[in-house]
Amino acid sequence: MHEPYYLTTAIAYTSRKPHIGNSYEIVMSDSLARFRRMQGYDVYFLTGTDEHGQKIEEIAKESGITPQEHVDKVAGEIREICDLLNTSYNQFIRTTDPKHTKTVQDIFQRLYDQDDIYKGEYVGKYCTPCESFWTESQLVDGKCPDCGREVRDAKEEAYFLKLSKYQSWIEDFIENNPDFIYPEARKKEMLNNFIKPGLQDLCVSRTTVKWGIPVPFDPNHVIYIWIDALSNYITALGYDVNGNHDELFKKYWPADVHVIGKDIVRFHSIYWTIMLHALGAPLPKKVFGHPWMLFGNDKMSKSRGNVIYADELVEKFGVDAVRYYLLSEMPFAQDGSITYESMIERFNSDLANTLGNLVNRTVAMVNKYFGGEIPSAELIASAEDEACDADLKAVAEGTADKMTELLDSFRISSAVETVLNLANRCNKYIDETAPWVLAKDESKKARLAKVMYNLLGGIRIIGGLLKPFMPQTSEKILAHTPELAELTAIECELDRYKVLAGVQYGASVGVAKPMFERINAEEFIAEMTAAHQSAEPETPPIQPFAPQIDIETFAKSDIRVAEVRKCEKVKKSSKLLCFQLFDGESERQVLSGIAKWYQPEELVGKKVFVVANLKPVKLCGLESCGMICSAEQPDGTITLLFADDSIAPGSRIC
RNA sequence: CGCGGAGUGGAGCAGCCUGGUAGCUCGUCGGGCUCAUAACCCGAAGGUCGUAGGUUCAAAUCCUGCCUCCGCAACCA
Repeated sequence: MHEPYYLTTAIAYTSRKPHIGNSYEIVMSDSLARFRRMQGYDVYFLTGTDEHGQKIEEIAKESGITPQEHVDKVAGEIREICDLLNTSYNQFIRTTDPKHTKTVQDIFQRLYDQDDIYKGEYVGKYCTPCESFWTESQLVDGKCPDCGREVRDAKEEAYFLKLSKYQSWIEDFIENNPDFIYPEARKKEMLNNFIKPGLQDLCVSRTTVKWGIPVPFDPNHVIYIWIDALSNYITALGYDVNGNHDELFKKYWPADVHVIGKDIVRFHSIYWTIMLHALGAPLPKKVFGHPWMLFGNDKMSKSRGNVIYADELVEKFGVDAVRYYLLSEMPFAQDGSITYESMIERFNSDLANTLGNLVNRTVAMVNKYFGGEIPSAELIASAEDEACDADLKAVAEGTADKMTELLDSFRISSAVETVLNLANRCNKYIDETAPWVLAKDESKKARLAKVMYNLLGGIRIIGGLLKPFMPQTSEKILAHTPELAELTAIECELDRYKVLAGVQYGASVGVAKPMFERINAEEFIAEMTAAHQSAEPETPPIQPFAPQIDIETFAKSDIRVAEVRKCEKVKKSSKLLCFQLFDGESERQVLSGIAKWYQPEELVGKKVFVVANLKPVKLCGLESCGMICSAEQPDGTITLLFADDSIAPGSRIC
C-alpha cells in the first residue's frame, strides 16, 4: 500500500520574520506527515510563503528596498526556520514563483471566461486624503474612520467572484460532508455566520495595489490575495487549467488535509472550495483549523524585545525539545500559551526525568549486568513470566494503535502523551521487577535477562513511535535497541512498533549518555532576564523627527492649559477616556485614548495641556473638542503631561 | 444588546455533543527504592465543576438570566 497522501500548511505571509507561534503549524503538520509515512502512505507535504500585497509593498518601501528583495529575504528566513525545526516538507512554494504566477493568471482567465468572475464596481465611501474605501458600516458618524474627514460616494472598478451563484451548492456540500470542516465547532461557525446569512460576491482584484500578479487581460488590476494565495495548493503540483496536469497533480490531488489556523477556515472552506468547484477540480478532503499558540500573559511584545523566536528556543533547548513542547502543550481546540517556565517544566519532567532517564538507566543496567550485550533468546526463554510482564506487553503493543486513533482526529498532544505513558509504564516495570535485586542472585540471571529484554523492547517502541514528533531523539533511542531482522522486513514501519519482543538478541546496546540534561529553572530565568536587560540599552528606537516647519505653522496651534473637571471611561471603548475640561472660558469635552494607563479618578483636578483649536470629531459617538497632550515613550506607553498647579486654566502655550 | 471563546482542587488542562461514582499533568506532603540525570515507584491532602434559577429520579454535562476574564472588531483629536 503506497497510497498518496497530500498534506499542506497555510503559506506564511512574508511581511516579517515569524515568531514561535507561527511555527507551530508547520511542526504539527510535519508530525502528521511523518506519521503517515510510517503508516506507509506516499506523503507529499507542501509549505511555503505568500509574498504579495500592499503590506509588503509598504514595508519594502520603508526599508528602502524593492518588494522582491524584501520577500526574498523573509522567505529565506522562513525557510530556514522550517529547516531548523527539522520539518520534512517536500516542496516549499513561493507565490512569486513564475510557475505559480502563470497558473494563477490562467485560473483567473478561466473563471472570467466562464463567467464566474465579472467586472463590476466596488461602490463605497471614499476618503480622498487617505486614499481608502470604506463601507457604510465602517464609517464613524458618517465620516472617515481614519481621519474623520468627509467621505464621498465613489466607485472603483474591480473584478468579483460569483460566490452567490454557489450559495446553495456550498451549503449542501458542507452539510453533506460533515467531516470536511474540522473540528466540528468550526463547521457550525461557517454555516451559521457566513453561508446561511448569504454569500456576497468576493472582490478578487485591486487597482490600488501594485505588488501582485496582474490580471492577464487587464493589467491595471492586480489579483487579490484569495485567488493568488489559495491556489498555491494546486499550482505547486502543476495544475493546468486545460487539464494537462503534471504527474504530481494527477497523483496527489485532491489534498487529504489542509492544515490551517482557525482564523482562515472561512477562506478555505468556502472561497477555496467554490473556486475549485467552479474550475471543475476535485475538492480537498478535509480542512483542519487549529488553535493559536499565544504568548503567556500576552506580555511579549516587540517593543519589550521579548518575542520568542524559534531559533532562540532551539539554541537553548534543542530542536526536539522545542518540537515536543509545541506539540504536547497545544490543546486540541483551545489556544495554547508559551512560557519559559512551562517549557522548562515539561523539559525536565517529561524529557529529562521520564524519558531520558528511562533510556539511560536501562542501558546502564544492561551494561552493568550483561556487559552491554543484549541477552540471548535461550536465556530469556528459560525465565518465567510474571503478571507485570503481561501488563507491560499489553500497554506497549497497544500504544501504536492508540496513537493512530488520536492522530486520526488530530489530537496531537494526546498522541504524544500516549507515548510518554509507555515510558511511565516502563519506569514502573523497573520498580516492580527490581533488577538490582535479581542481579545479586545468580539463579535469577534468566529472569533478569528477560526483564532487561522487555525493557529494551518497550524503549524500542517508544523510540519508534516518537519518530513523528522528535526525529532526532527517536534515532538516538533506536540506536540502543537494534531491531530483529524479521521486524525490519515488515514494510509498514508503524507495524514494527506493535511488537514488544523486537530487539536483536546478542547485539550491543551501546553506551548511555543523558539525552536531556535537566535545566535549572531559576538559573535559566535569571540568565534570560539578565540577557534581556543587557540588551535593553540598545533598543530605545525613538520616533523619527518630523520635517521642519516655520513659526507661522506652529503658531496656528492653540495649546492651552486646562483643568480636568470630570473624567470617566467611555463605555463602548477599551481605550478612550472622556474628559470635561475647563479651558479658562468654558467646559469642553475631550476624548483621549489613555484608558490603558490611567484611572479616571486620579486625573480629576489635574491641569493638562490641550490643543484647543483642533476641529471637533466624534469618537465612539461622543464629540471630542481638542486633544490632550501626552508623551509617547519608546516602549509605547503614554504619559500625560501635567501643568504646574500655579498656572491658570486658559493660559496659552507659546 | 458588535462577533466569538473561556470560567473544573495551588498552576495548566480533559470531561460537556450522546446527563448517572469529577479525571490527567505539574506542584505540595508522607512513604519506598538505589539501576539512573537530586532522577524512579507508591500513597495522601486539596474541588459545593463562575453565579442564580429551571428541566429531570439524577446536571460539570441540557435550558434561561447574570457576573468575570480573554481574543477579534471598533477605538487611541
